[in-house]
This record gives sequence, C-alpha cells and structure tokens, in this order.
Amino acid sequence: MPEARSRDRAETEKAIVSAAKSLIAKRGFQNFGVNALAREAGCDKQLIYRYFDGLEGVVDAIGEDLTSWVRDRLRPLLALGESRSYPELMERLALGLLQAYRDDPLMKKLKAWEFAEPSPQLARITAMRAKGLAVWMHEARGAIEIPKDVDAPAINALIIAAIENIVLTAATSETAYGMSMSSESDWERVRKAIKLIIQSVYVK
Amino acid sequence: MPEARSRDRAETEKAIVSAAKSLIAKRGFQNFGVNALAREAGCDKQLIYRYFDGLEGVVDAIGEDLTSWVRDRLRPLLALGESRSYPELMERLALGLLQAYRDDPLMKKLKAWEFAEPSPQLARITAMRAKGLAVWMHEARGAIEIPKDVDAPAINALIIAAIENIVLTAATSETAYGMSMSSESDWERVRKAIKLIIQSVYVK
DNA sequence: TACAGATATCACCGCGCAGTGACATCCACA
DNA sequence: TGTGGATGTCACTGCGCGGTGATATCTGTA
Repeated sequence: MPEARSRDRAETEKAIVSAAKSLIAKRGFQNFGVNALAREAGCDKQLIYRYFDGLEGVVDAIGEDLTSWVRDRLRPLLALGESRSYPELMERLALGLLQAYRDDPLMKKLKAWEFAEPSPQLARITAMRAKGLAVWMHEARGAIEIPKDVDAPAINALIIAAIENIVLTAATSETAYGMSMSSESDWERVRKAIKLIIQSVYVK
Repeated sequence: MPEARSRDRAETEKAIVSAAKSLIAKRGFQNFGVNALAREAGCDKQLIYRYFDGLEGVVDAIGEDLTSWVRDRLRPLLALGESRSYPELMERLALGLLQAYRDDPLMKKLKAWEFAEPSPQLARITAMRAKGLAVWMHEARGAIEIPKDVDAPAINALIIAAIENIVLTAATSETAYGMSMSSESDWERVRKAIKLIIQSVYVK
C-alpha cells in the first residue's frame, strides 16, 4: 500500500493488484470481493471495474504477476550447472519446492481456492506453475539416465502432490494424516521421508 | 429427498442432513447456506435452526453420519485375515483409499472446504477419518516387521497425501502436475506408481 | 370435543454484497 | 485561457443472505 494516491493509473492498478494479493494471502478467497478489495487498495471500487472489468480481471492480473514465481523460486534450484544424478536433482527440486511453498501464503490460498471453486483463471495460474516443472522434467530426462522401468512423470507428480497437500494441510491443522506437524523437527521428518522415497525409487 | 412431509421430526431431520450432504456433494460449500439447504430439503429454514441450531449443527450431524465412512470403506481393505507383508497391506490400503475417495464427491468437497476455511467441525470430520488410518497403522506395526530405517508413519502420510491431492486435483482439472488425468489408463499409471513407491521403500 | 404442545410456515428485518450512473477534479494541449 | 478526456468519488439500486417473531396446522390426550 504505497502512497499512489496521485492520479497515476499505472500506480493505482499496481496498488489494486498488490492489495488483492495481500488480501487473498491474509484472508483467503472467501471475503474476497469488490468492496473488500477497494477498501484494502484505498480506492473506489469503480476503478476495479474500469481498469480490470471486475474481480476476474484482477485475478488474471495476479496470474500474470505470478509468472515470475516459478522462475524466481524454482530456477535457482534447477539450473545448477554441476548436475549430478537424476534423483539428486529431483531431491533438490522437491525439497526446494517444499520450502518455497511453505513460505508462500498466497500460493497456498490460491491452491485452496482452486480446489474449492475451479475457474479458468485459477486453472491458468496453476497450469503455468506446473508448466515450469514439466519443462524441467523434460529437459532433465534428456540429460540424465532414468531407470527404464520407472514412470518418472507419474512418480514425480505423486511426490509433488504429496508435498503440496502436506503443506496445505499443515497450514490449517496441527496434524496431517496422523503426523504431528507443529514443529520444525516434524518437517525434517517429512524431508527425510521424501528423500527416502526418491532414493528408493530412482536408485533402487 | 423422500416424502417425509408428514410432521415427523426424525424424518425431517434426516431429510435435512441428507439434503445437506447431497447439496455439498453437488455444489460444494460455496452456496451452501440456510436458504439453499431449506430449499433443497423442501422445508422451512426455521426448522434448521430449531432442530440443528443452524448450519454448524447440520455439519456436525454430517460428521456423525460419516462415522461409518472409514468403517465401511476401509475396514474391508484392512481386516483381511491372511495378512501378508506390510508393503502388501499398505498397497491394498492405498489403492483402496484411492478408489473410495475417487467415488465419493462428498468427501472431496469436504476436504476442499477444510482447505478453504478451516473450522473445528470440519477438522473433527477429517480427524475421525485419519484416526481410522492411524489405528490400523499402529496395529499393523505390531503385527508385521518393517525395515528399521524406515519412518513408516511419515512415508504413509506422504503416500496418502499424494493420493488425496491427485484425486482432488483430477476432480477439477484435466491434468495434475503434468500428468493427463482424463482417462482410466491415467489412473492405472497412478496406481502403478503408487505400487512402485511402496515396493521400493518397504522391500528395498 | 377441547385444548396443549409439537410441527411447520410465513413475513419481515437488517446487512453487505455486486454493479452502475452521475458527478467532481485534475491536467494536457489547443 | 478554456476545454475534453482521463482519473477519482459518491450515492444509489436490487438482491440474496442469515436470522427471528408471530402465526397456522396437525395430533395425542384428557
């Protein structure tokens, strides 16, 4: 919420998108409406209609704004020049994703939103995120050998799905599927388990 | 929606709970309100307040009504007398859970609901479900040997988390984490991957 | 039959929401 | 200087919601 109150359309639009992100991150998509957003952005709701054609447009803008998410968060984990083995790369990706996801309330809320009421816009945001992963997996497949009898995309999908679910569940509950998830040592347990799965599946 | 329109309180209550379940299963928790519920149940909303003290009471009733879920769906998978190895049991549990979950729109919506706006009642429903699993795992641990260096609860939590997420994602999208999830053969791929993970982790 | 209590219905309130038309203000440029 | 368009504000409508008090209707029982 910078000043921005100076007849500067670009600045106002930024303020609105920024307010939307913070509002969703804080409050979730419930209570996310035109009135609440205008209040948070400190502008009149009319501007939301004028500049974004309503809430959907704002969500789209968030999506575009989030294009950098994969790049910023994931690329560093992947582009390491000294690529070791495939399982090692996958491990790095999985643990990095776990951490990035854990630290990002907005992403968690968006995911919950998508589960709750699927919409094309939300789907697009998620798809974009997934695409980053897919691209990397494809590249890595070319570069490094994988055991022939392993359906790597399916395995990886399961691993990432597990990570997302655990993070989401832990965000709203003290326990997840019987595991206490309240302290950092619990997360260490999860990390160890992820490593074990990857090692077991890929190095046999 | 049976007849039920005959001054029979018990029957009316059943109609309300039943309507609530079907409404949530169909429409999700969005648009789940007193007015909509009364409409669906074919009664006046006042009765919802009188008999259940409002929506929360209805959700509680659903929870109690769902006590049978774990028992009905999971017990058959677990209580097989000729218990083979631990991984075999776990495999049976995982695949059974996948199928049961896939066939149960209500459960999916409830899970999404919990992610979206955590509430004590929803948490209770989920906890109940988790408890069934936990109990079983505890029993199984006593009965059958597990590799010493494997944190079975953590591994199992991840596996179940993956399953739930994949099912939830596939329910609202054609793809999940890069995998197409539109045909039954895709599900077969998932099942194979689950089996592979369990085998790899537990039988080394 | 008459009545008490359980059951069901109805009418209504206040609220916050999404959306819009009309108006105010500012500024670039003629 | 003044005027048109961009930017921002305001007031209002209509709607569905959650919630509640008053009322109607049925039924067992005295």
